[in-house]
Amino acid sequence: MLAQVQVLHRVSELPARNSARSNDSLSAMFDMTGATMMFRRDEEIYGEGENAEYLYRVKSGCVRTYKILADGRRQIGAFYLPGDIFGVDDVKTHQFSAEAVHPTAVALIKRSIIETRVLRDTTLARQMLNLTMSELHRAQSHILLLIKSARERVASFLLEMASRKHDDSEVELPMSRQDIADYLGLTIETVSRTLTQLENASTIALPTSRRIILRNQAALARLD
Amino acid sequence: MLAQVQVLHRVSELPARNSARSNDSLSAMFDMTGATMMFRRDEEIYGEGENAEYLYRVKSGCVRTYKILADGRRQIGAFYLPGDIFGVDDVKTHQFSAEAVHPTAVALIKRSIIETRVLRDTTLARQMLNLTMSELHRAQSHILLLIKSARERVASFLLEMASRKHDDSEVELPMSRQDIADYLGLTIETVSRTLTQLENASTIALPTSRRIILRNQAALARLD
DNA sequence: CGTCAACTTGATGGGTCTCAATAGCGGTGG
DNA sequence: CCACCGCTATTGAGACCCATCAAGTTGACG
Repeated sequence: MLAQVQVLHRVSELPARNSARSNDSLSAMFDMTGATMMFRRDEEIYGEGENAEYLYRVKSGCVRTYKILADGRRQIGAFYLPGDIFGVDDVKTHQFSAEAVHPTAVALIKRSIIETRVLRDTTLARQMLNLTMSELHRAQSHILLLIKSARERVASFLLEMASRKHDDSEVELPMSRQDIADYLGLTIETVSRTLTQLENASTIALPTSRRIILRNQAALARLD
Repeated sequence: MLAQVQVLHRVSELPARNSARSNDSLSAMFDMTGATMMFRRDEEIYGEGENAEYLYRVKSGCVRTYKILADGRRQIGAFYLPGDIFGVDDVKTHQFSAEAVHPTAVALIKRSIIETRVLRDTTLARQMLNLTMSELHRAQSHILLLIKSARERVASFLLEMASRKHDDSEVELPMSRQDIADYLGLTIETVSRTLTQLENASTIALPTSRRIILRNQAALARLD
């Protein structure tokens, strides 16, 4: 799946979701020893079933993890924005694949190096545990999301995206409607229709399809 | 929520799901220092928002973790059978509540003791990480479950339950239809109807409502 | 201004929920 | 032992939400 290099959105200076807890040792490792790689739009970062050799941190851009089901449906597990660490799927092999949503810079650390350090550095060990727990927490929230109605899912998604920015009153979405749909377990048509509904209700505004202004966050939270 | 003490099912000698990976140090701690507590049917083991003070292992019976949403719906996060370790919700406070499905014996260890030991025992640290990762893996599977159709969800559920027994050709369900429905994100009516469908198709047999014989596992796996 | 991809909008059907009634099962007491 | 009770599970009818299929619109780029 080739893709031309094009910088559509510069999503930067976002507070990293999973760097909320102290990631000092880990952050230091990414800054010091971490090599950087660039990925084009839709380029694969790792595939499901591959050995989990690295841990990754988004420097710029956006990453999606996903799984393709037997019938061809795709479920997106998470979106990772600048500062977020990803690749903590499982001990041995990745349970999900990872792709760049659009041109993305990623820092990598070899897991083997972390494994070695962890034996001496209990702080790092704690950070790895915290990181995994925050991923667990995220997955649990995703479960709660998937049992809600379409409107509730879309509202939750918008609030989640907004909460990961400094200015949470509007969002520049890095991902397509198809990505959103596959994350929420809906179709693109339903996502689109729901957004239109919310716009008609003056809950949001859609200057462009990717830019969403949250005009009534309380109303969104009520749906959520 | 009072409940009479009654031993309905003795589910024992099941291979513990999350003890597959080496849990030697942790197992030893449960065996040695672990106190045992009994819980009646529907009795709360811990509540959402409470401090996560202990780690638990099921000795006999069955435990469900769940969360009540704003509108009153209940989502069950997981069922834990004998040998399973639970209570690894998050660092500080529990994200879910935990209840005994029916009379249940549980072993407990104080987290503070684990925390202390982890600083010296890297094996234990690794086990805690593995435990959290296996919970993460479970949650991710649950996400994939919730985007499927009702028939697929029920089929997956039956196969999952069967795989956690020695004899995987029939299952004695410890939980009610309501529990199953809240785990699968369906209504009891849909669960019941789907089971009847599967019975009519000779895929399963239902001698009693709690006992289910898997007559055609291949067919179930095809739905899954 | 033509082309292509992404998004939106429309019409229709199906799967699951809701509401309601019936059936089964275990426990209790006459 | 059987009638009765309460709870759980099953079955039925109708409504609703979302998926599907299809057509139209918008915006980016040559």
